[in-house]
Amino acid sequence: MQQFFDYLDLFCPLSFEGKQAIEKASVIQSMPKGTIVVEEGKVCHYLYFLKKGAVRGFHNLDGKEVTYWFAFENTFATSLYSFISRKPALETICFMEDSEVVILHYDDLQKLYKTHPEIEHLGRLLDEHYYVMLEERMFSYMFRTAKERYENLVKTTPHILQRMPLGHIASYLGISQETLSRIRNKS
Amino acid sequence: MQQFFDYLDLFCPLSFEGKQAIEKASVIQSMPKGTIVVEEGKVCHYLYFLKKGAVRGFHNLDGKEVTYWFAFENTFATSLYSFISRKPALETICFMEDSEVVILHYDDLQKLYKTHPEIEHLGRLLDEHYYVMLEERMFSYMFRTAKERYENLVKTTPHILQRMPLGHIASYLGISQETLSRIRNKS
DNA sequence: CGCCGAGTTGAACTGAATCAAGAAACGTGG
DNA sequence: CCACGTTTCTTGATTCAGTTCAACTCGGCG
Repeated sequence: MQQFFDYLDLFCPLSFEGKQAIEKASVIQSMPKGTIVVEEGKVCHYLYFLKKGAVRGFHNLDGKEVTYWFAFENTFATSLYSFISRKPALETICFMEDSEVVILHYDDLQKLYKTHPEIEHLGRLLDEHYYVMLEERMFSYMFRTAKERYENLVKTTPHILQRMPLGHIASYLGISQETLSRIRNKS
Repeated sequence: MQQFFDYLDLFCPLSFEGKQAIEKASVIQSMPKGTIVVEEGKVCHYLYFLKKGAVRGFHNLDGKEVTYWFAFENTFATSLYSFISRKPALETICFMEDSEVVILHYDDLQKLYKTHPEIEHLGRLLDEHYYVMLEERMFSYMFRTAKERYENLVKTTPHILQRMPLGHIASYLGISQETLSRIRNKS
């Protein structure tokens, strides 16, 4: 649990009571490789903090799985879109390695927001953090070529290359596996 | 000012004191057509609520202006990315019609957050609302064709077609003006 | 040893960009 | 109210990046 709080402290240090309240509301759980926690089309009720492991979110497009995002240790791995909006998730979330997570239910989080202003403050900062990351992605998707996005990925998140198969990375970048293979082998 | 509060009330009704505090911190201003309020590469310090008018955010890509988003009456029109993160804005924001806005400075908003938990609550809800909208756009950009995106635009925000030239709409959809012209003339 | 998944490579095809020219709409001043 | 220039939109021809399909290579593993 300390690992989770360390992450939260990066955004805003919580009081002891705040942490206690969060701890009381959450559960630690193991997720074997292959576990599916969120299904496209269903509302996502849980926030998952990834203590260990790797996760992939993908969308089913005409029978093909297109990767929407990846997540690794020390981030949230949930369909934030569905969790926030209470609308059906746009993607399926699947664990790619044996993993460990901290789980928090939507209703419990709302209660925490009501009773602890400092947690609502933290929630706002987290929302903003994830907003900023999403906008950076949106921007790179609109204004950068697939090659530039690949080079950026190599530079900023090289661990993805080690831990995910090329096909998943290609669809994440918005290109076919063949094109990505060509990009990397002859820059 | 009432118009602004009506918008905020959609997210969460504020107390009289809360509204008073916001009113005290904000300014109403006219923006003639052509006014540029945020410049790409500079940090955006203000939140603009659009009472009336229309706005365009665009990014300079190799000398070409590529539209990133549009905004009309009764929404915020700012580089939320820059405002939140304090990083340089990715886009320039330009008024497309004579407009009226409510302006709120970043520092004043932070003060309001500190002194009024209800405003922080509202801020979280607004952040989440804009996150959800951004994710819907990201999703449609990744998984829908330009034609589908155009049809969706016709269905959900037809006023854009009336109030913005085709070239801007095309680059917003991620295609050339010629292609959009062909799409609409022979579906 | 042979199978299987992952990655590479080649060739043909295609959707969209670009380039270029023309038509239509609009606003301004004479 | 018309003539003019500017901006906006359409249409056609060409080109090109990236997809698709298919075959092949490589490394691990029963």
